[in-house]
Amino acid sequence: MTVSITDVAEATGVSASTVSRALRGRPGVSEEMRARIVAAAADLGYTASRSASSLASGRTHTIGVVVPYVGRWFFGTVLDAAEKVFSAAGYDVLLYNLGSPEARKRFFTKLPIRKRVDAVLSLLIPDPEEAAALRSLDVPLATTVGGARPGFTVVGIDDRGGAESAVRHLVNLGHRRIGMISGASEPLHWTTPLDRRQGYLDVLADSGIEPDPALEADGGYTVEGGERAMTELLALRQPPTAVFAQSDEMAMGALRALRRHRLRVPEDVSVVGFDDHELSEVVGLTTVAQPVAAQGREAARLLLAQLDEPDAGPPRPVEMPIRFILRETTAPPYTGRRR
Amino acid sequence: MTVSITDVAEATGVSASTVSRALRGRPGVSEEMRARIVAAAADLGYTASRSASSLASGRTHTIGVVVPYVGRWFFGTVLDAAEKVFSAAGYDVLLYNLGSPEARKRFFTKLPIRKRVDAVLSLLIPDPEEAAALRSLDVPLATTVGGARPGFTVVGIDDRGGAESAVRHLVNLGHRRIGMISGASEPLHWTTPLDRRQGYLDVLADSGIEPDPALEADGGYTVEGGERAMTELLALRQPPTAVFAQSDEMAMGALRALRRHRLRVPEDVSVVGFDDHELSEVVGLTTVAQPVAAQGREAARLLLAQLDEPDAGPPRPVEMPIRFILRETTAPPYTGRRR
DNA sequence: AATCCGAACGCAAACGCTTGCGCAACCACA
DNA sequence: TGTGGTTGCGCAAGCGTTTGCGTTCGGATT
Repeated sequence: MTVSITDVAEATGVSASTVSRALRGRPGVSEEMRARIVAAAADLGYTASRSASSLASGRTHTIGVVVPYVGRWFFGTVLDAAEKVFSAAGYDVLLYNLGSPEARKRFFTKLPIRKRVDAVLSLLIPDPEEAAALRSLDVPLATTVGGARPGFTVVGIDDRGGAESAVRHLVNLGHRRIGMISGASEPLHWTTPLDRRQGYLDVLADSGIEPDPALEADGGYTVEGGERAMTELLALRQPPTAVFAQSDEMAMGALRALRRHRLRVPEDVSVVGFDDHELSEVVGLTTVAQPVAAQGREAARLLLAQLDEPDAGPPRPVEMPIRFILRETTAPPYTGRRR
Repeated sequence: MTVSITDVAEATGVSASTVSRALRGRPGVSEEMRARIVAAAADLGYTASRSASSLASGRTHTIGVVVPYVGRWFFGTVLDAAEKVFSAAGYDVLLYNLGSPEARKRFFTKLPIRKRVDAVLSLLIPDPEEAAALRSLDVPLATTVGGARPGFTVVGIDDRGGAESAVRHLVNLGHRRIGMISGASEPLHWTTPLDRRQGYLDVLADSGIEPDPALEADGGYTVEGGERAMTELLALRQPPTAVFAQSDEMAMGALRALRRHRLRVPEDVSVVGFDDHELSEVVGLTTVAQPVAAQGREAARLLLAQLDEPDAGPPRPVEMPIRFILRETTAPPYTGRRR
């Protein structure tokens, strides 16, 4: 058997209660005794059993993080940053990867997280029913993705404004026929695609450009989807001279499609993305950057703050800064060839 | 208060023991009674407290996964795949992101994982001391990265062979002056860089090419590092006509450096990577693919197998297939210009 | 009709910690 | 010397499960 609290109690000649208090820095233990206990614990290689301690105290010192796809850059980056904050504060992280509908359903019906976590960071938007399930856990909740639900602390960005700056850039370059590669809101319940689309429409309206539904293609927020969407747009009788992709991944897919069609970027077609993916700089993609890791950190911090001050009330939404990054995939429209 | 096992016991008019047995499918409960209990549990929305159950049973139904950088594509992908296997089997995943030395040290000294997990999947190579700490947990251990330690089930690939196929491809195209962008083994204790380097040297030897130390540059397995390394190589009096990057990320950095130098790929310089990063297809990078997700899945499966059959002994190392993928960044050397 | 047996269930003791409360011992002050 | 207030520690009752063992009971066996 491994060493338990009574072992170090006996080794020090005190009671288990005193050991518990000493090791967790609670008052009621003399400094001298504390030192002896700490030494004995280190000596024996004692670590408190989390199961036992959380059973007794009700606190788990664990944060649940639920993610749609850990493998995707955005979520991986947020998770990375958040985990660092949590573990630095002494919290463990329980990860739930809910990509598939089955996994998701399993999670929300069984709710394996119940009584296992002190707080939850959700990187997916729960539907109303799922949100209720999470709230029933009765722990602080936070999210970093658009489409907040009541009860969630939200850290996000101005998606609409970001989209506006991207599209306005294209307009300023002289483009009038501007396509958009977007993604559906529905399966994920997020509002990001809607907000970014709104930004796109805003700028068109401002600029007196009639929006053309044919110029909107669904890229599903993946590289392949972006490639398909761009291919569709290129098949139009009047293809766009510039494209705003709602994510860098889709933008990269678009770049690939353009290469396949032997079209030059930005000479023949301009492309602007959104997110500032880690590889966007590599391909020289013009985009609007959002501080992904910072959002994860901030959300984690807010969660911890709520744990420290349970009655301080939920923090107000935080909006992180974004910024437009000009790189090499945008230029004025090529007027010499197409009409 | 939330509903506990005694609540459903009372609701059904039986003892807590029977509820426990019924819900976990243990024998000693009539089918009729089991059905009633299950119904009552579902009705009340009962979920067993993991803390209590693992305290009582000693099994945690939790797997610890330790990762150097969750945000990086390789690790994120392995984690993603492994988590799916674990959660499908009813296990939770405790994530430890040990990128920084402090986090790493904190983890291995405090070993917060002790008594909290039934098994550990390590995506980083522990040094001998750390490996001993993990073994002291007395649970099955597995890893998917080169540089195995005794006691670990390992799932990996033939790094040396993979590197050989990449470099041989360059040789076959006619290249004689072949650079390599590698990474240090030391901070991470992994053998991947060493193995891939050996493959590189093997082919050079086979082909009667004298290896030139000046042609090896350190890219630290990051995009920026790859860019720096390529820049170094280009500064040589006699730059290479082709480059083997030990990872796709470094290869992409190299591509970026080449673009900056207004050199065309593959006309002026050929580049081949390793890993088949999700975006490699987008940039048309020739590379050698390894089944990253599959390795995560396989490692997870082996771990679960060991939990089911504790005395079956540790599984033998598994080597997953790799394959060379020809895309658009390699071509015969351009003989017309440089000498 | 006496016996045996297995199935179905309850009892109660863990599991390893936390924490409210009680109780000495000690200090300072009057 | 007595009173009141700290300080430092032990007692013991939980926390919500699991599980070995004991009990009950209906039915099969002689």
